[in-house]
This record gives sequence, C-alpha cells and structure tokens, in this order.
Amino acid sequence: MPELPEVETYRSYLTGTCLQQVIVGVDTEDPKKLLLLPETEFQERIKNRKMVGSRRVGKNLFMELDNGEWLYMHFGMTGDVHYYRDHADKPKHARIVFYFENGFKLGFICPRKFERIGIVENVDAFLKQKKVNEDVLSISFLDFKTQLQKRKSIVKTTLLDQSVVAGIGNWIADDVLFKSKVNPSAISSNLSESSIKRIFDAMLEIVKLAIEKDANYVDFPAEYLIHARGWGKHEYSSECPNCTTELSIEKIGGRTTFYCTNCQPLT
DNA sequence: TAACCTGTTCACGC
DNA sequence: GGCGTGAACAGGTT
Repeated sequence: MPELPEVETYRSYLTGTCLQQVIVGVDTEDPKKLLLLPETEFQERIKNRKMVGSRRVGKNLFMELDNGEWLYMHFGMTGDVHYYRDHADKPKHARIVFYFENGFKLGFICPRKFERIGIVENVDAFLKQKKVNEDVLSISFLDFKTQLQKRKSIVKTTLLDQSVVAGIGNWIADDVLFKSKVNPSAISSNLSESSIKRIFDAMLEIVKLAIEKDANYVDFPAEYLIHARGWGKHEYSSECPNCTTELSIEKIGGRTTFYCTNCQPLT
C-alpha cells in the first residue's frame, strides 16, 4: 500500500537484504507493461551488476548499481518486494524476479500491474523530466508555500500533486488536512500563511511518525483519521476523533476523502 | 455479486 | 497553459 512511508520501508528492506550481491539474471512477466525499457536491454544492463546504495524521492525508489546506473522502482497502488530463497516461497504476483549469485531471489510483487521498473542514468534529470518536486522530508517551507500559493486548485488535489511535493498519497493527505484543520476543498492560493505552516508542520510530523512505525497504520495514534477508513474490522467508529461529529466521506478532487465539517470548516 | 480502491497518466472540455 | 472530470490500467477485497 505504498505511500511514502511504505516505500521507505521497502528501501530499508532492500538495503538490508540485496546489497553487494551479484545479480545473475532477471525474469519478467508482461515486460511491455512493467518495464520502462525493452526486456533484452533491461536484462543486459542489470546482469552482473550489484546494488550498492539507495535513494528515495517521494514514492520513487532508486537502487544504485555498481556501474553508476540506478534501478528505478515505482510501486503503484499495491506493489511490494520480497526476498526469498526457495522457489516454494515465491510470493503470489511476483511478476519480476531478480536472481542473485547466492541463490536468493528478489520478487517485485505486482498484483495489479500498476508497478514500474526501469534503469536510470541520472536520477535528478529523471525526476525533473517526471516533474517530481522535492521530497516531503527535504522540501523547504518557502518552496512548499510558493507551490501552494501559485495553485488555484483545491488543496487536497494540490497535496497529491507530486510536482508540488513528493510523497503525499490519499490517506496521508486526509490526515494532514485534518491535523491542520484545513478543509480539503479550500483553494490553495487563498490559504493564509499560518494555514500553510500548519499543513507543512502536520505533513512532516505525520510522515516522520509513519516511518517510525514502519508504515504500520494500525500502530498510529488513535486520533489519526486513517483509522476511520475501515481498518481493524470496525474497531474504530467513523466519528471525528476530536469532536465526535460524524465524519464526511466524499469524492473530492476525484478521490475518496474523509474529513470533519466541524473541525475543518470551509471558511 | 457488484462496488470500491492506496497511484499515475491521458484525453477532453472549458 | 491551468484546472476539473472521468477513464483506463487489473485484480483484491468487502
């Protein structure tokens, strides 16, 4: 379920399992969809390489190779990775499998084929071409403020736009706006500086906490809105954790949005 | 059964 | 070019 925090857990998982091991081959199911380059070229460029480092920007993960190129991974909505040895342990939907010299394998799990893998020579140029701005954890307040003030779209849409800030997904956007008490339909360019500061602070706090908890949303504080999204077998009600008003659930900016009309008034 | 869904891109209309 | 909307992608979950 990859938003930024999950991709960060994947990054540390790969760092703890795959580094410094020679890749002897790779299998790809449906390469025309999942690969960003021709299959034979991908195989040639990955074979006999080792992963030696990593970098994450928003939901984009780059594993550094020992020839200076980067293995690019994007997890779509449902991507995951799993490191295993025995064929019997191959996870379902592991449509791309890397084989290492030590006999272990890395499965890139693509249940819905929304995931993508490629080879990138220059990460910064790649991100610029993809219009991905600075990561949540590194963007300056000034850059963030400028981005929000120049958009006339609603703030929920703005936060999800990776060219504004990289890493915010639908669930985090709702919790950020809830914590900062901003209505998701507020127009970005109309927001006061203090509202933008609250959004910025909430965004950092929520993302840092999510990473600390290894993106395990069940462990998030009870006052987080995410628990209202049907997790934990209805252990949580759909009342606002602050004021017990019944939460609103609407399509806003084309995405299902949870918010509290009382705590997040549209002023 | 049918509706819904975490991300992204694209086409279209204004 | 900006912005909103809806479709498309594919299969799981509810």
